[in-house]
Amino acid sequence: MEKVEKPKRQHILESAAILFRDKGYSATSMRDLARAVGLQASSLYNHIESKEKLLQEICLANALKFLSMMEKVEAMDIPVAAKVEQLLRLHIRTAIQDVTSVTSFNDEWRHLGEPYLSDFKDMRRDYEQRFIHILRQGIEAGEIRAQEPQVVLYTLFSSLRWLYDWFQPGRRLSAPDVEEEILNLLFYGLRCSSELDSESV
Amino acid sequence: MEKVEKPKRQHILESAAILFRDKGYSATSMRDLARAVGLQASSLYNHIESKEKLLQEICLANALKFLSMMEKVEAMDIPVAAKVEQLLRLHIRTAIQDVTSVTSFNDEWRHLGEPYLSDFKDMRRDYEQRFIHILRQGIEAGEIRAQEPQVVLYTLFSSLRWLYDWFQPGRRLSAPDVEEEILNLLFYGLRCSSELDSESV
DNA sequence: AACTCGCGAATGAACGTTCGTTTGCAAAGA
DNA sequence: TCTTTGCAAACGAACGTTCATTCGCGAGTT
Repeated sequence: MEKVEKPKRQHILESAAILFRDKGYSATSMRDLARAVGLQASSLYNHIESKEKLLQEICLANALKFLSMMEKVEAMDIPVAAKVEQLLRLHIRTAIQDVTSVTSFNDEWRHLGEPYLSDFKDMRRDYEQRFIHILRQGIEAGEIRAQEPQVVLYTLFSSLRWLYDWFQPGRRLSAPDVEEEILNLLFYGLRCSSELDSESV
Repeated sequence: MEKVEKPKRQHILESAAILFRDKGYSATSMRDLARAVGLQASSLYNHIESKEKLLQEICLANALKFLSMMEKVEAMDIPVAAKVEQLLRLHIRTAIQDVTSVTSFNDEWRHLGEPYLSDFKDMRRDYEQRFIHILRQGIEAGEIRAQEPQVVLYTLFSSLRWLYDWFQPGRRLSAPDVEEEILNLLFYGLRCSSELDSESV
């Protein structure tokens, strides 16, 4: 009798994140979630407090995760462009590996109730401002081409939003392949320059 | 006494598109919609057939719109890179001007019922394949830098997804400004090249 | 001028269903 | 024994939608 079973609460949280991603928070019923974890809807409440609490937990955990990623990158002693690259790589990997991340970060946080909605927005704004700060440093240092950091920021963020519902491990392309391809596109753009180099970021 | 009042059915459709964008299809109730147009929920049904019919109409109209845009661009006698540029410009303008476009194109189409869901997916796939065809031509012609057209395609599409809930006309940046900035980023990338040119796409 | 007929548009009440959640109770584990 | 976990049943609320009715108005008839 191994005691390897993962805590049921965690199982519920992960199933919820998947459903929220696939159908959206509002279109996911507690009975859907119960079926996904192999219980009756009423039994869920032995482990969780409410549907919205699930969303709160998912959103909060990921907001904290992104902020801690930011903290690590800020502390690195590398050129600014390399910091941007690091952040983008972390975004890509998170989107590929962690189902819950994009669920909350992109779409479903708007269904949060009111104290939590404002809290989440604040944390998100904080993250964005620190990202913009880095971009601005890069522009001043002549490492990054952009007049409007905010436009660049949102374009970068959004450009990864297809990953979470497109990428699946068994695919033709491996995760590192996709990562390189995206970075190549974001850093060097669509247009071929006069000399035809295209490899390596 | 001007006879300028717009047909009520159109008013309902537009209000629905805004609500679907802001709250999502599932989280938007017919009573929400009724309040938005100044009616009782029951009165809506004098003008429309069902909630889902609203979504169907919005999604279909926009799928057709994007396909007709594609047709026009395909017929142009210009370099491939310029075709990509045209398509991106059209995407950007549509996202900025037309509320309903992104609503359906990005997110809410998944709530369509079954005959319509497959129809929409087919049209979307058609559009994507034709876009990828153009990208591939560009790669062969040496005008476009990319190994994986599909990765590029989704990155390009997604990169515009912030526009629809960010851009509002009274903003610091005008629509053409934003358009140029995004195109500049997508075509030439983040990284500054050795010589510092940054203007004009 | 009065009457009425048809009709589009709006309404409040109600329908059946599904929602998130609570309750009472039984079985299992400590 | 006490706590945890599960389930069936039930709860009130909200959902999309239907229904019978009413109101206002232009056309047709006297």
